[in-house]
This record gives sequence, C-alpha cells and structure tokens, in this order.
Amino acid sequence: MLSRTYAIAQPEQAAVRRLGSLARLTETDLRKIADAAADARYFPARTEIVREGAEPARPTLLLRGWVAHQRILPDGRRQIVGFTLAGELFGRSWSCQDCALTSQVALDNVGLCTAPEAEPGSGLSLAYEKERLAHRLQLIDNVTRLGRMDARERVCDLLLELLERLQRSGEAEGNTFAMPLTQECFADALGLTPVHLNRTLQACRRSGDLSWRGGRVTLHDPAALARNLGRKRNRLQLP
Amino acid sequence: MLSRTYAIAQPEQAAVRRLGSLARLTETDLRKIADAAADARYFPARTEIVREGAEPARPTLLLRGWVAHQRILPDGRRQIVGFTLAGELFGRSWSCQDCALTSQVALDNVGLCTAPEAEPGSGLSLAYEKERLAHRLQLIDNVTRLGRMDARERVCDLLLELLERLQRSGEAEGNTFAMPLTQECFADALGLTPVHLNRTLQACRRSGDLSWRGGRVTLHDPAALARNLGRKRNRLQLP
DNA sequence: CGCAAACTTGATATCTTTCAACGCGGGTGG
DNA sequence: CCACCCGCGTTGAAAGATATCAAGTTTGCG
Repeated sequence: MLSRTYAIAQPEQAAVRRLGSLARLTETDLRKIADAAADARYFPARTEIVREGAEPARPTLLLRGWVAHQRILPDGRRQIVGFTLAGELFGRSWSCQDCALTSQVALDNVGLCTAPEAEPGSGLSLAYEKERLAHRLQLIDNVTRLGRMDARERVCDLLLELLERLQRSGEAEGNTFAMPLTQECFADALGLTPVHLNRTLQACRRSGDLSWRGGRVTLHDPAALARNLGRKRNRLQLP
Repeated sequence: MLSRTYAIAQPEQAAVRRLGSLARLTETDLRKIADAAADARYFPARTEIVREGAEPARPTLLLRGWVAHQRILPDGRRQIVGFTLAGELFGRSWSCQDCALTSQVALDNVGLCTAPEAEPGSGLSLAYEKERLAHRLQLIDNVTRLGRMDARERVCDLLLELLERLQRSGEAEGNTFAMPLTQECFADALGLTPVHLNRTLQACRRSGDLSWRGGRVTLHDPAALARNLGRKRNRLQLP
C-alpha cells in the first residue's frame, strides 16, 4: 500500500527521467521539480490550454499526457505543428514574446505545472537548453517530412520520432508505446486526409513495418526504418 | 564620388536597418555592428557555408545575399527548411549545440561576418531575441504551409513572407523585390516539383496575384493575399 | 554566335482527396 | 438488460492535384 501511494505521489516521474537524460541533475534540481509538480493542474482531453495570439504560455512542464501545438487556417483546415509528450517542456517563452505562436490543446487527460526556474549553470538549466534544441530539431524534421516525404514515409518517420522521445522519458516498452491520438489527429500532424492515413496505415501493417491496434503502436524494426528515412540517431549528441 | 564610396563602405546597411527595426540600437550597438562588418567574408553562389552535422555554425550576421538552410534525404531529395536574408542572423547556436541541424548554402554571392556579442540588456541583445523568435515563427509558418496549403497558396504565402522580411530590412521597393532564387530552389522550399511550380506560377500570373520576371517579383495586392491565407500581420508585435 | 542553364510545354502516371456509405464498439437511457 | 446512438475506423469509386518524363524554347553570358 505504501509503495502504491508513493507511486501516485510522484507525478514528476516522466519529467525527471526525461530531463535527467539530458543533463545531470542535482538534488536541488530534483527538489525544484518535485515542488513544482506538487502544484500540478489537470485538464481533460480536448481542452485548449493556450489559444494562439492570446497572452503567452508561461514555461510549462508537462507531467502526463500529450499536448498538440496547432494552427487553424481561415477555412478550418488544421495543422498540428508538433507535440509535447509527458516529461517535456513547452511554452518556453522568449523575453520579448507577447503571444503564443500556436494554440495548445490537450490530446489526453493532461497534468502540468509551471516549469521551475533554473539557476544559471545548473544541470536543470542545461537540460532546458537541450529541450529547446530538441524542439527546434523537431520542427526542422517536420518541415522535411511534410515537404519531401510521401504518406508512408511520413507515418514511419513521425512514429519513429515519437518512439525515440518516449523511450527517453521511460514511457515506451521496447518498441511499443501507448498512442493516445485518434487517426484524425495523426493525419492533421502529417498533412494528410484521415481516409488516406487510414489506407497508408494498413499498407504499413501489411508490409510488416508496424502494428497499431487498441491504442498501442509497435515498430517492428525501428533501426531499419531510421536508416531508410535518413533519420540520424543522436543528432543532438545527447548523453 | 565621396557619397558613392561611403555607400560601398557600409556593408552593414541591411543589418542595421533590420536589427534597428526590431529594437532601439545605441551608438555602441551600431559601432559593434560596423566593426564586425569590417571583417566581412564573401562567398560565391552555391558555396556550402556549413554542412549539416559538421561543427556548429557560429552566430553569423548575413550582410548581403541569401542563404538557404537545407536537408538532403538519402535518395537525393532536397528540402529547403528556411532562408536567411541580408541583414538577418543565422547559426545562432545554443550553449549545448555541437553540430548544425541543417546545411547552409549561399544562394547568391553572399557577404557575412561574425555576429557581435550583445551585452545583456542592450538593444542589440533584444534584437537578437526577436530574431530568434522570428526564426521560430518562420519554421511554424513553414510547417503549416507544407502541411495544409496547396501549391498556389504555398507560393503566395512564402512570397508574402519574403516581402515582409525584405521590407523590414529596406531591401524591397514597395511590393517589389529582387528574387535571386531559381525556380528549382523555390520549388525545393515549397515541397513541389520544379515543373509544377512553374505551372503554378503561371496560374498566379494569369490571375493577377503576382508577376515574376527577370529576377524581380511583385505582389499586386499583398494585403488581400494575406487575408485570404490567414497570415496575420505583426504576429511578433514588433515596433 | 553559341553554349549552358533556366524556363516552358505536353502527355501520362501516380498519389491524394473527396464524398458517401457501412461496421464496430462502448456508453447511455429507457 | 437491451436498444439506440455516436465517435471512430474502414471501404469503394471517382475526381483532383501533383509528379514524371521527354522534348522544346528562351535567356544570359563568354
């Protein structure tokens, strides 16, 4: 019973794993994270946490669930620009940022808290820098994906990215992870139609690249996929 | 004669205009920029200034010309992820960045210099922050463009972005600007085939949206285009 | 003048979207 | 407990957008 209570009382687990994998955290850093996480707020799926153009998202640590960053075009088309997964940061603002560049919506039941201040030079501060860099890398990968890959490549490439990130924060089991996204959301991230995504997924399943059933995704040979797609491991030279 | 010499001796003009439009620069800031620009290096078109994965690009001020940031897929497909225009910064590295995330190639005859250090709190420092933010906004816009716009919209949206940026650094004349890009490059930035881009451009010309002849582009009604595309002005709330 | 790079054109193949319908499963109210 | 309903996934057929291939044609420049 005690151990169970203990587990429930550690909402910051994913964040600690993720940030700890980016830099060596001190006891002070860990305490700051735990303190911040004690103030967690929770939102149900589909909540719009921040609206594009409204006042800025403060730097936020996502404790559980997934958040999508999206744009809506005047005629209603939606593009999901990127995701934040449990343990990652989002809304890290710049000194001059007056409004959010994208809307941020919960894809899941999410829990989040204000990201603790990092002292200059601390491990936490370094982890934050690496998060920023990783985020930039994800944007660049996304541009390449949408600009020059066909549907099948886009699906594999994004799933591969998600797997790598989830492995880093301890949220994957081997090459399998929980996929809270609806096919429609996934299509909006890949610049595809839900119908076409569905057919593409079936093709991927038939060719043995992946399975996706009941909210769980498995990539059968991530290394081979990464090689074919030109996805370099450790572009960030992370520890 | 003197005035002509003076003009030639000011390679930092575009940079001063651009950075000065982002924040109020002091005499000290201006002197730093001029000093840095005195050490300019020049490269001919097609030079690869930094190769992806090689050692980091140092923060660099582009004095003249255009630079493309690109990725090459294993089979040779190319995606141009973004551009740096005269007066803008690129290669601004993070403390932990060990290698460039994209290759950077000169599209033009370019001139560049090391970006001067900005003292914390200075106008120059603020301008750098805004540059960073603008760069991030451009990436997000690019994702939306590639993911959810058709060929015609992509063309107009990117040209609109370029026009806005060139106006800010004083490199446009009204709604007209010099376009050093080949149609093939432009296609690689838009995720299109050169052939299809060509046909799309013709459609845009016929419908009166733009003209592009002899390296000069004119947008005939930028405001209307921006409205149709849902492009908000001043997302950055710049002065 | 002549070459090479860039731009243009036409015909055809491939990929992706659109529209409309059907099935399945989980929740909910009667 | 069952019937209904709704969200989500799946399917088919046809239309639309984009890519490919293979010529021309123009342009700029030595």
